[in-house]
Formats: sequence, C-alpha cells, structure tokens
Amino acid sequence: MATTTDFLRSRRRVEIPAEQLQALDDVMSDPIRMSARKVLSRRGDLVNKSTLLVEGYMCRYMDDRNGHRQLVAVHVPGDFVDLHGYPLQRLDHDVAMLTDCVVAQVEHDVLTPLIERYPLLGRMLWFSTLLDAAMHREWIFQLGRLDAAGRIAHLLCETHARLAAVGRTDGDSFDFPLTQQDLAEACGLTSIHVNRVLARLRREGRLEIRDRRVYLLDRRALVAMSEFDPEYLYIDDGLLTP
Amino acid sequence: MATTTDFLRSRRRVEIPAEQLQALDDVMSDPIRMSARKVLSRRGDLVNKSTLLVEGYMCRYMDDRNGHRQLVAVHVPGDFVDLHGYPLQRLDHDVAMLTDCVVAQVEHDVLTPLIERYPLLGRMLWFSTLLDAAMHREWIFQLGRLDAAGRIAHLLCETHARLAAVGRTDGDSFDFPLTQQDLAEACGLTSIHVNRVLARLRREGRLEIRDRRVYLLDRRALVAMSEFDPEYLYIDDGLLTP
DNA sequence: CGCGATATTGATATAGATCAACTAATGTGG
DNA sequence: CCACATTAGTTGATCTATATCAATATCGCG
Repeated sequence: MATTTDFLRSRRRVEIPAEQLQALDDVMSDPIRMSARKVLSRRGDLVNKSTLLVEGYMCRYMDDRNGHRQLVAVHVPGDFVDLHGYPLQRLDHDVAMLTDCVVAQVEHDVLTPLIERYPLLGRMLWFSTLLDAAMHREWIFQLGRLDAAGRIAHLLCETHARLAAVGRTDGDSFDFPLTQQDLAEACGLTSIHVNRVLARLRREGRLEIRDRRVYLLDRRALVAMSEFDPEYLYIDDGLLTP
Repeated sequence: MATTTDFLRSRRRVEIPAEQLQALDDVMSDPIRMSARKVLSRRGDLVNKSTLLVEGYMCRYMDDRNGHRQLVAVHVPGDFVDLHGYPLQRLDHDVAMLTDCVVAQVEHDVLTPLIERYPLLGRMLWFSTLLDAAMHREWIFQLGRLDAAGRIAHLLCETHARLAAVGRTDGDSFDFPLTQQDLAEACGLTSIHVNRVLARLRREGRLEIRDRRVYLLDRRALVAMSEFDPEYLYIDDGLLTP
C-alpha cells in the first residue's frame, strides 16, 4: 500500500475500510520515473488512465496565444493529478512534470467496476477532485485580489500546508526546486517581478529560497499578507472521525 | 421532469436512461423563489442539501480582509450550484443570488442511495462538478494572463455559450441583469475600470450592455481578445453519442 | 572550461487603482 | 404623483504596481 498512502493521508475525509484502500492500491501500476519538464498529456487529449504523484512536483497549465503560460495547479506527492480526466475523458489543459518525479498510474477501465463495488471509495475519489476545485477557487481569489507579494506568499503557504499533510516539511522549510519563472507562471506575474518581490521578502526577513529549498522565516506575516487560511484544503479536521 | 431538464441538457455527457433521470427529478424539491442578493450559504457552513438553479443568476464568491469581493463562479439555469458540497460537506466560499431566482433543492441523504443504485447517475453528477472545476481553471487563466477587456469579453463569451446550451440566448444577445460592480468582482477589477472598458468596447462596436441585456456585436473580435475556446465547457460534442 | 539556464539589476512605460465629483436611473413613502 | 433617497453608471485627475526592454552576473553541468 505504498503508493496510495500519501493520497489517503492528505485527502481522506471518511474512514475507508482497509480492504477498499487495498483494492485501490492493487490496481495502481508500479512506480514509474519521469524526468523534469516532461509533458504527460496535452489539452484535448482523450485520456484513459490517471496519475498519482508519488514523488516530486507536477503542474497543470494552459498557454495563451503568445505562448505565455499560466499554471492552474501545482501538485505535490499524494495528489491524484489528473483524476478529473476520468469523468471528463478529455483534458482542457496540459499536464507536466516540474521536477523529476515518481508516479503510479491506473486505467480508467478498472476504476469503474471498483467504484461500483465500493461506492465509498468512489465518493473519496470524487472528494479528491473537488479538493482541486477548492484550490482553483483559492487561486482565483488570490489572482483577483492579492498583490504580487500576497500571491507568492499564498502559493508558498499553500504548498507548505500540503507538504506538511504528507510529512514532507521540516518545520517551516521544504524542498522547492521550482524556478522563479515557474512561480511567475503560477502567480500571473513576470519572472523579473517575482525576483524583485522575493528579494524584498528576503530583505525583510519574511522568507528565503536557497538551495532549492523554501524557508518560511515569518509565517505569521506571510499568512497575513496572503490572507491564507488552510480551511479550503480540508486537511483532516476530525469532522468525520468518531 | 421540468427542473432537471436544463441540467441534463447542458451537462450530460453520456446517455442516461430516462428512468435514472426521472429518479433524480423525483427527489428534487418543488421550485423555490429567492430574491436577488439573498445569501444561500456561507463559507464554513456544513451543508446537507444542494441547489439546482432553475431561473436567474447565482454566484459563488469570497471576500478578502477588507471586504473586497472576488466571484469564483457565476451560475446560469441548469447549474447544480453547490453540488460540490455533497462530497465536501463544508463550503469554502459563500453562495448567493445575483438576481431573483428560482431553484430546486435536494437533500444529500437521498442522493447517496440514489447514486449507489445508479452509478451512472453518480458519474454524471461527478462530471458536473468537474465542469465547474474546468471553468475555475479557465478563470485562473484569464485572471493571470488577460487584460481587463479580455477578461470581460471572456466572461461574456462564456456566459453566452452556457446560456446558448440551455436555449436562453437570442442570437448574439442574452439577458444579463448584473451590475458593473458584479462584473468587476468577477474579473478582479474595479467597477470604475469596468465602466471605462465597457465604454470603449461599445464605442468600438464590439459589444453593448443595454436594458439589462448583453449584445455581442462582434463575436469574432471578442473571442479573439479573450482567447475564448468553448472546449472547456464540454458542451455536448457527440463524443459519447452512438 | 565554457555554455545554457537561471537569477539579478536598472530605466522606462503603462494598465489599472484610487480619490472625487457628478449624473441618471430606480424606487419609496407621504 | 411628487420629493427624496438610494443605487448604478459616468467622467476626470492622479498615483502606483507591475510589465517591458536591456544588460549583466551567476550557477549547474557536460
């Protein structure tokens, strides 16, 4: 049950019987390595399998007419990156690795009978896709209402919270090998502006990105400037625990 | 089967047997009237029912610390506005009427056995929530990469396409009783700037908003400036038709 | 060691925000 | 049905955050 462990940790809301978890794990492929920047699938593609990210960072994005890229999601280990392709069948965006990754995949054909057999598992998978939708909404909010520093802080606070949920943080720091260009493409900014804002935040002792690692030096300030409230991540809150 | 008709028209991807559609319709409440600006539910609320919009415009939004509002979705008739509350249980945003509305509701308790009985119906409902996610992604794109005119044009093109799917357009025009302030809150702009951009678009013969109605006078130009491509709306494309 | 990718810095331009009136509708109660 | 209040839309002046254009510096790597 190695591959689905993180998925369950970060996205479980209800107690799923071990048998059902095992059944999901059983249909996942063995881990597959993929290189940084590899494109997994493209907008318009018909998809017949979905990918669970086990290690590394992936993203989903759309390019505009002039090739300017906008990320619509950043994925961390434990995310079922393109599970939405199961009901949708066709993707409306591209999916790619941001770093070297390890993934596991599942054929949609085997998912259908599994869900019919275990409706609870189906609900959990549905839930998982809606969590992505909740993150999308938060991104809409931040793009619409926050300034550059707020957006960057928001993305980093969000990433920290999500990595923490799967045990991949060390206090207030975490591995983050994304470039300033990647950050810019996520936050709707230019990389030049990201650079200046990061420099300012560093100067002010708020955060530091060094050796492909983020250090949130003043979480309180970062949370305030980004109006970050992790509620929308629905990280296990005991709501459904007995 | 009056209430679910539009829902099915705009969001069906697979042929659902009439019996199953009827079963869904049977559990929907009778139509309920709601006044413009009424708030249906608030961020953090536990929800135990979902709302199908039958007539009017609704929206979902988040307020920032200073009360600046950001819409994260605009809903048209046929939309299952807050179905995501079914798997999520708790909302991460507010839901409100933009205009006078007619809605129908369904208790989540009755949805569960229905879906277990009809997995196909469950998939259709799942699909429907992912369509909202696809629209969220498109909004992220437009907020991140388009200028004010592009964003406004995008919203209006999107609304036109969605209304057309449920037969509520008259050629290139449609009812649109939203204020410039609403538009601003959807597009991450100030109402003043929306006003100026609309004035320019009107002067250039691109579009007109008059008597609570939108006229897309030059669709081609609007589509171009907003890079609008209705693919992401997954409007019935025969993919699954025999 | 040298080359491409990434990060940094400076100068300038501009889209959109903000502040401040004012006008035109829409609605309400006397 | 008018007087007044409220909401929505319009216009102008100014300010500012971020983009753009142009170099240069630095890092990681074959």
